[in-house]
Amino acid sequence: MIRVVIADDHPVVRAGVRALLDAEADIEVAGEAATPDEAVALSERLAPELVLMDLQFGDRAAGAEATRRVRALAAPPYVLVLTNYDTDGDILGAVEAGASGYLLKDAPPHELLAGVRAAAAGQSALAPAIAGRLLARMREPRVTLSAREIEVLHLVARGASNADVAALLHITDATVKSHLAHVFSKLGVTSRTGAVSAARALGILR
Amino acid sequence: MIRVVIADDHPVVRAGVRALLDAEADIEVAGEAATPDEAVALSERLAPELVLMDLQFGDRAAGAEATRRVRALAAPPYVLVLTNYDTDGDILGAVEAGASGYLLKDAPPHELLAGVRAAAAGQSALAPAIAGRLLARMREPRVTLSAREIEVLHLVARGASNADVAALLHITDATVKSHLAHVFSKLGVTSRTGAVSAARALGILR
DNA sequence: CCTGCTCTCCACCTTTCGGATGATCCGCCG
DNA sequence: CGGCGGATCATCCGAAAGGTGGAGAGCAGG
Repeated sequence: MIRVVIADDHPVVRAGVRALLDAEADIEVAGEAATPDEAVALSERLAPELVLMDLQFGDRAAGAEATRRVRALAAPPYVLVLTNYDTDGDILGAVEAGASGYLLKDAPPHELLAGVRAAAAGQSALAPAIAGRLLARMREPRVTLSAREIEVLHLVARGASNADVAALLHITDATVKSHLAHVFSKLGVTSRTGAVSAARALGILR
Repeated sequence: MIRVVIADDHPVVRAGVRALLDAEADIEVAGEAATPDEAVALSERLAPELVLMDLQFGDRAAGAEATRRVRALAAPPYVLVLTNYDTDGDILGAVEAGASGYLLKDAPPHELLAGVRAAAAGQSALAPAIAGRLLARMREPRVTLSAREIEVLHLVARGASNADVAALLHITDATVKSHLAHVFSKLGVTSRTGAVSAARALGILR
């Protein structure tokens, strides 16, 4: 029997996952969490084999952090990320946080069930759509921005000037310009708005 | 007995809504549609009282168009929009397309059920969060950009420089700056990236 | 009619940004 | 260890963007 905790802020989604899992003889839904904190608490108390974790809670991406905390428990359950969309960066973030797999909510039920069983067995469970995307990434000369560069770009996308960014990050504007120059070079653009647009298209920003 | 068709591309969401509705004595799920076309076809064939319609299918917002087509049927069922997020513009688009209400997927189940019953009775069903947002819109002196201003802003959002925009629209860059200056003033920002960000938040751009 | 409003267009001046170059410090890896 | 990449900063300069002001066209309303 695979005991599962569902962590998602959407009641509708929780009900859906529960309905799908309850229909299986070898899977039992041990509990539901509507917030990241609840997810961690439930995981500790119920000690399930697996946590199905959404990445977006409310409008924030707190799922990765919750995944990290769940995996840091004394008896860490496997974590299977179940989310709406695949903004490239999120996938890596989730895997880095200790997720065993990454499924999309628009996946057919049999994929979801296969993913749950694979993850509970300690195997990796990547949705075909995700796996394909990761491969496509590997193949192409990948555009990788450093954490700091993305941080700067995020603020720029919100409309911050170089001086604003410098103040917020406690660095000089010269450094901000340096970071942006690198970003421009990597993305093949020449302006901040162009960089934001390109980053959005690549899934680096949302 | 309220007969309902569920239109959503996520199997998990369909299962969730079905589970919630099946538990009610006075509501029956007549069918499920995974695509906009399917939703229209099912609505015509099954003639339900109500269609629960998602706005996003795949990565496109085809729900509004589907709503329009459903409402154009010979015996048009009411349409209740059930979506993830509330990008201001979408709400108006959906209502304009003939939706009777607008619910969020993170709404508690009782709100969903109340919405279904209200919509099936021909009443308006707006989630409190949505209603509040609409009211806030009414109250505030609404930000309206002229067609030309939006045109300029669109190009800017794609990363175009003032000179690029000027060339594309066959005007001088001085004029582009003037349009942007008006946009800045209306949106209360001081930079082009800020304007793009603000416009996106207001649903003017996507 | 003509006042007032919006939209569109433009010129001039100031500030900011982007591009180039170079430098220091640090951690990682072969 | 020596090299490499990331993060930090500096300076200089030309090119863009932003701020201010104004002019003409079209239209609603008194």
